[in-house]
Amino acid sequence: MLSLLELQHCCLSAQEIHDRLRVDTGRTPGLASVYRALEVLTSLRLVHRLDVDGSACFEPADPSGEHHHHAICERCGKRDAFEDPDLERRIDGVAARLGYDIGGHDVVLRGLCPACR
Amino acid sequence: MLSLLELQHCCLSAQEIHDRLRVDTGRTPGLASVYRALEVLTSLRLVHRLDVDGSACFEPADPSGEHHHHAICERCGKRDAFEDPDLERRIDGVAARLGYDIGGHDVVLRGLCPACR
DNA sequence: CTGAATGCAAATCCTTTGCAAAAGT
DNA sequence: ACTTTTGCAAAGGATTTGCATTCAG
Repeated sequence: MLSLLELQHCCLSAQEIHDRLRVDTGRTPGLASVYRALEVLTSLRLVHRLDVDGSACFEPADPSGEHHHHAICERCGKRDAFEDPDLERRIDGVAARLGYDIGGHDVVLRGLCPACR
Repeated sequence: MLSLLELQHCCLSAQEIHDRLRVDTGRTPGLASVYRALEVLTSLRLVHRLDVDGSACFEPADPSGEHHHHAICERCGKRDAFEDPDLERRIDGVAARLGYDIGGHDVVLRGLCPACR
């Protein structure tokens, strides 16, 4: 039921997911149901939650371990995804050094997107 | 007035800052004033705001450009800071590649701290 | 005396919960 | 008929805002 919605290009807020559901399917689930589903999916690690600017956005978590990070435009709010293997390696190195048993990590870049700069 | 409170070891939530103010100084400013001050300081880039687990925490931004990132324990909530020059370089590289005019970035590692693992 | 800063309470926004109705088995 | 899922509305927590008051110049 949710996997469908998750195939968006990048992370979406609960509100956005709710809106797209209304458009894409005939049904209009309650916002609460969206949150409930997201909570389950997140705890199953099928969906990744990211806190940004006071609210949360969600995106599917690739089971293969493959993942990306985000660049967010401070002017238009655009969110872009990117990935960088070297960056991942550096993060793994730091994680090992800290003595933490790291389960995951997030990287967020903030600035002006190409269109707004 | 706030710089004093900001010399804590790591990022604090508005609530925590408010509480410490009550303890450290005789005065008890309203929570709203704390938020108002943080908003000003943040827009002046003297304070850096980080959204974590649905709420925000703040820490002084070093004018020298020096900065660190965070490792957060999913069990006890402990927040540790770390820095890594190589990681910074990698991030700068990615930023350049994206075409964004990057103003800043955050890295958050999640997992179990040495004491909880 | 005048304008800025502050406290307090009310208002918002996002998210979670309680509970009765609807759906599935 | 029994269990689970869902919607709606109320509850909560974090943050912001309105407004009268206090402070500082």
